[in-house]
Amino acid sequence: MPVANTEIAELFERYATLLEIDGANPFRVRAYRNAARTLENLPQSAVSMLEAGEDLSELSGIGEDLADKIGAIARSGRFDELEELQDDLPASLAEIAALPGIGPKRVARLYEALGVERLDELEKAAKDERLRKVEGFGARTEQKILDEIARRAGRQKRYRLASAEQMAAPLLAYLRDHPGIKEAEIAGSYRRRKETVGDLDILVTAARDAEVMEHFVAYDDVEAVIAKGSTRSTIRLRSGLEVDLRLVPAVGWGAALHYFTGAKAHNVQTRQIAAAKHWKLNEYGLFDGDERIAGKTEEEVYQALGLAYVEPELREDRGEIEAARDGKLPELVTVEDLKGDLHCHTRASDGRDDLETMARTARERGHAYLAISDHSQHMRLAGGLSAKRLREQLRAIDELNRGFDDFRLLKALEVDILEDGRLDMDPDVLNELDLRICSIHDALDLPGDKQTERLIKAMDDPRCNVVAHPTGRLINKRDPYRLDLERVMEAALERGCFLEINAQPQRLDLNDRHARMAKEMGLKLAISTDAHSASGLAFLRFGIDQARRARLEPDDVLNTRSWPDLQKLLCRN
DNA sequence: GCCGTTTTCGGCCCGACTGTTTTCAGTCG
Repeated sequence: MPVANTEIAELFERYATLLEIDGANPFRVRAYRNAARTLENLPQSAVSMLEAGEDLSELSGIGEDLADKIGAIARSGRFDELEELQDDLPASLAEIAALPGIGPKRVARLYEALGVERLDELEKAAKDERLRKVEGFGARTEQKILDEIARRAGRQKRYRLASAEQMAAPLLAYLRDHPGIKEAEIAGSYRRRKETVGDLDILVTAARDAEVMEHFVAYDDVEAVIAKGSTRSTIRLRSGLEVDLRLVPAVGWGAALHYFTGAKAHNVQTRQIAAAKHWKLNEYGLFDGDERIAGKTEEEVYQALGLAYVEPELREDRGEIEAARDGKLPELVTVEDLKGDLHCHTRASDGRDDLETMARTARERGHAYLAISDHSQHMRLAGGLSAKRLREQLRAIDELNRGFDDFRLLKALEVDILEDGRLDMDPDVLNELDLRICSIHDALDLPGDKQTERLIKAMDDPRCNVVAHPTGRLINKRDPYRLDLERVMEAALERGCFLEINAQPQRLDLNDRHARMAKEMGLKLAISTDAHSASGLAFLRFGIDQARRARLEPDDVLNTRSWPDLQKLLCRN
């Protein structure tokens, strides 16, 4: 497998951290970080761009030098400069720099003064009260470091969006409940609907004498108050999730919302536009000298800068600023655009509810159709259907459909793609279905070329319509299969197959970057819940979140269509 | 190290909070 963009980004990121500890020019450090981010957000692989003869130095933040370095890494899989630097500075210093409150300067000082290279050595030095003897460190910092190391031992770094939502919603309601608080919104990556969030940034406006910060830190799910000031406080919830609250003036509400929604790189861009007009944009507003010329609403800020309003999901510095300037922003798909759901399970395999409950719930949710796609027999643990049991289900679906005039259950199956790429069901039975969802559930660790061939072979079968959860990743739990997704997408496009954005909160597969790659290739996607219960049908909106981040418009999504239109699209002959 | 209707050299976003200081450096977002 070629070197992935994320691997190169990781190398640059590590290099940047060590450079920083080494005391290098901070702008040089930033250049590596910027390049890492550009690579991570790139819809196609840098290596394939190089092979196609494209000039990487045309990418933003990548100049001649870094383009050469990417080329060298692509060829050798190694980053020589990083290895050289690691001869002087142990790579493990980066872990110490990752502790909150510890930055490159303090890491360097600890390394020089105490020879501390690793976290366990740092912990020992803190316990021996040797840290407090180092200039710039005191007893409190020593204790903070010990607490942090202890806490770190059993904690995930980032929270899945849906998990964060479960903690955020009641907290937001608690804040809005306070009579002195006028407006309260969650900004940050949560508002951008990123698949995972590291912490929550909440903004509020309030009456002058409202004791907002007291109310905030008194929330009963607070485990620790990390900071408490008059305009900003930070707490840690019992789950470990940290929450920042900022009290902002109402007159600058829009500017604050914009500033704290980010992403950082998007903000830098907008601030540069302001600077070019000799204005200043900060979290309090857009200023011409001392005069505030915008800031009450986000719309006002964008408009003053000569930009169309950019939806939060797009604010990642992935070309949205240019699009906003040129009036070329996409009309993002919304959950209301979806006419139905193309992937779910019932009690017949590993779902919890029966056909009728699933149908009734989907119809109540406003769906015009719901594809019933239980597992095929290869998925023994999930109670996969044999041809016989599937045919029984098809009869039951016909029976139920007779009772609806504004809704339809679609006959489908989540067919296992066997290790050799064949579909796990008799072709004659597959032909009786409205559509076939195909997916991989075993032999996840095949080499990348084998896994890619397997998927393409499955799509060679004219019965294959949609490849479900195409990369198999589980957020924070399981990496994607080794797979050449670009080849898979090309093959899907050639064959009239489609891929899925699986809306299960732990899957979100395809992710935002891959979905955007599909869009740019002209490949349409299904957004499906893969619900295993009637309540799971509500997950569609998490799929929509990622689709919007990928710039998908209604036309890019299969299930924005009525069933007759969708049926035409699915027909492969 | 990148980048240019501010510049091919000299900039590169900036304000709040903390802890260790006693006027500020370091860190963070």
